[in-house]
Amino acid sequence: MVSNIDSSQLSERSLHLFKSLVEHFIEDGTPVGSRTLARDSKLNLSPATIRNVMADLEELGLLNSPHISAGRVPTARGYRLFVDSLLSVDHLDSTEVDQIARELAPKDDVPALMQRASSMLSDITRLAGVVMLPRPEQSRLRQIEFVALSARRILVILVVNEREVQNRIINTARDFSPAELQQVSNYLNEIFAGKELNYVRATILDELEKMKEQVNQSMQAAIEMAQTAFDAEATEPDDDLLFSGQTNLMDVAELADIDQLKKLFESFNQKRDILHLLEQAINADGIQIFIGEESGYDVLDNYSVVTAPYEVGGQMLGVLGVIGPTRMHYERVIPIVDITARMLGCALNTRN
Amino acid sequence: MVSNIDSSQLSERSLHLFKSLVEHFIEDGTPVGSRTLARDSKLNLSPATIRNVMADLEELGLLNSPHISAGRVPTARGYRLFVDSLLSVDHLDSTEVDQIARELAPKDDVPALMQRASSMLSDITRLAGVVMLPRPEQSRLRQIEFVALSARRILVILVVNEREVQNRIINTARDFSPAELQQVSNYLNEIFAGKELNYVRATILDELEKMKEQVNQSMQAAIEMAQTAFDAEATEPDDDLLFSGQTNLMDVAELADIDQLKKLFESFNQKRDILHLLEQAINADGIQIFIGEESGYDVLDNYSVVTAPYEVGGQMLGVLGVIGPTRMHYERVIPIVDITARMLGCALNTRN
DNA sequence: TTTTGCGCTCCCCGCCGCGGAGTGCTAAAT
DNA sequence: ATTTAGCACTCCGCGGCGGGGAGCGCAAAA
Repeated sequence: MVSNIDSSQLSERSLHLFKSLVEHFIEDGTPVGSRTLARDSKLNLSPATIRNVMADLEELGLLNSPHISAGRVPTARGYRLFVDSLLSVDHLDSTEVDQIARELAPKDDVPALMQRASSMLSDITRLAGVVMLPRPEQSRLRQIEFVALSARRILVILVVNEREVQNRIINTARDFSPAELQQVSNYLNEIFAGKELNYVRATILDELEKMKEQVNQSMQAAIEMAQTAFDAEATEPDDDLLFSGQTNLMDVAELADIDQLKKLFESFNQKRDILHLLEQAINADGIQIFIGEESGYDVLDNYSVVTAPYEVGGQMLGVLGVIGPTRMHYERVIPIVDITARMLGCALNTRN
Repeated sequence: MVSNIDSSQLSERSLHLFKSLVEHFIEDGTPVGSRTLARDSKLNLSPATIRNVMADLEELGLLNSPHISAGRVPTARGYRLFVDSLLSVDHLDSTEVDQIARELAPKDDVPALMQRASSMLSDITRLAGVVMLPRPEQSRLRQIEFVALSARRILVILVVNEREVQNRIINTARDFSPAELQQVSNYLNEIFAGKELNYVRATILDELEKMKEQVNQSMQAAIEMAQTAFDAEATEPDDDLLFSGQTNLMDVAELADIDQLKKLFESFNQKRDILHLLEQAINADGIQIFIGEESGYDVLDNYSVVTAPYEVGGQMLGVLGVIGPTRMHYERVIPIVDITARMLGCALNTRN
């Protein structure tokens, strides 16, 4: 990969002009030419001079022109320089901050909160929002309950991480009485409560061995049952990505080619690519931005993704962000994503 | 509303020609002219004759032409006549039936099954699929459990209808010990298990009155708690519509106007309109079709919705269907929707 | 009643020409 | 050594034009 441009490699003037150009382009999406730039940037320079500068910038791969006699447009690398070194981030006015805070008031369970975070992101940016839910590996079992549906069909309820509930139905090999179930759940709660789910899964097999030597049938059954329950759980780590506001992307002018948009929507549905991308962002300490082709996923060409991890008590839980055209108002989107991540962390923190 | 055309009002020949025309149009989407129709329909008629017939059909509101010298295109009313009286429904070949059966194998919980039904519909028709979940009013409480998260935060778990689980978190006015919770849930299960949720909600207030006169504090608390729980439940009957395959609509040629498509997608998100529409279909005994403007919702102009209610044990539970352009292959879509509804009913039946 | 013939309409497509915006290069100016 | 002015050139977008094609309606013939 070709190395990115560092702002120190360019003259003050070039940078200033480049910044104006990008800002101008972000504003109205048409390639910007030397004449306009001469007018816009307060430096008193003639178009000809600016043409020279632009030619240099093009050579560096920061700009290019759609065709020979059009204005210039930033490349992905250009945007990269822009957001890394030139961007002056907006200061959000307090009404917006209030709005975010209000939406993220911790009034209900985790999935609903996440959902609200996502749709708030999309509403406020008029782009697509996404929230990655806490990775299940980091979740601790709080409590396990069994409810008999019929003699051999049992509903297993896992309370995880204080606020989340997972449930699945398992079929057992033999009948269980309610009393027996009570006994089993007591036993399991005793040995597994507070442990990480991963640990639980890993330990179950050991326990099973130990049990084989004991006589206590009922305990053995408990372990077997738990194994079934957690197995089922492992196979369904699927709905950990919440999108919203996809339709906002439909009236972004430059995304008019419906095929590309379709591919993007499909990758939203399959989740895989986006998930991989967000996982890369989870360890960044703050905002991370993927611009156009940088992401490595070609559905995301022409799109940028602005992400921030959210954490509670110093532990990274997940990532949230916004997906939009490369030509987006980074100066607004970045602080919004940033503050949303912080506030989501708070919301998750206040009630545990 | 103008009355629909009855097939008996038209000559055999007109009907035959009309049918050919619609079939032809459904096949390739271009307005069909007299020349083509003369060739296609095996009647040995000259284009001129056919032009006369077409003029009549246009006068009846079954056809119209985009402009004076183009071929003809069916109107919503035309499609209505077509599907009501002229359509020869495909016989699904057994591999397709097998596929549907396999997808709907009742291997997991209700929401997942519904989700699979929806995406199967969209995959197999290459259109958008939708499933309306059983209306919560028709659900019976099986069991209620409380899990203490902290002294005043309690997780309420409702097991409904043998296979569904709902859970919500409530905050209580005073502390409850686990033993107390156990007592409360025993009591509530005793009086409410097997009752309809609506009934439960309605009865709670009465019980509350009765309790006021009693001394048993704990029971009174139980009722109050239940009230909170069910109130919360009542306010969130929201995710009862499952869509899939929306992106399939993006490469249907005639839906190229992105604005219209956007409006449709938005109405998918808001669910309200589609929900109303499907509710109209729940009491139809079998396939029901809404063609274009017929539906009354203008987001659905140019779209048709093919629905079927699904039932188990003679009781209508919900509705499923397919959304696509008015120009769709009804002869295929109809039997698919039909059989899916039946099989979903079976799947829901086999395990209760 | 059906067909033939004819004039007409309208779309689609390629073509042309033009104005506008913007470029690169060279030569002059600072 | 920069910066500017001048100039020729490129390319897009747009409107107008014209011909071919598909299709229509109508009137008169079969």
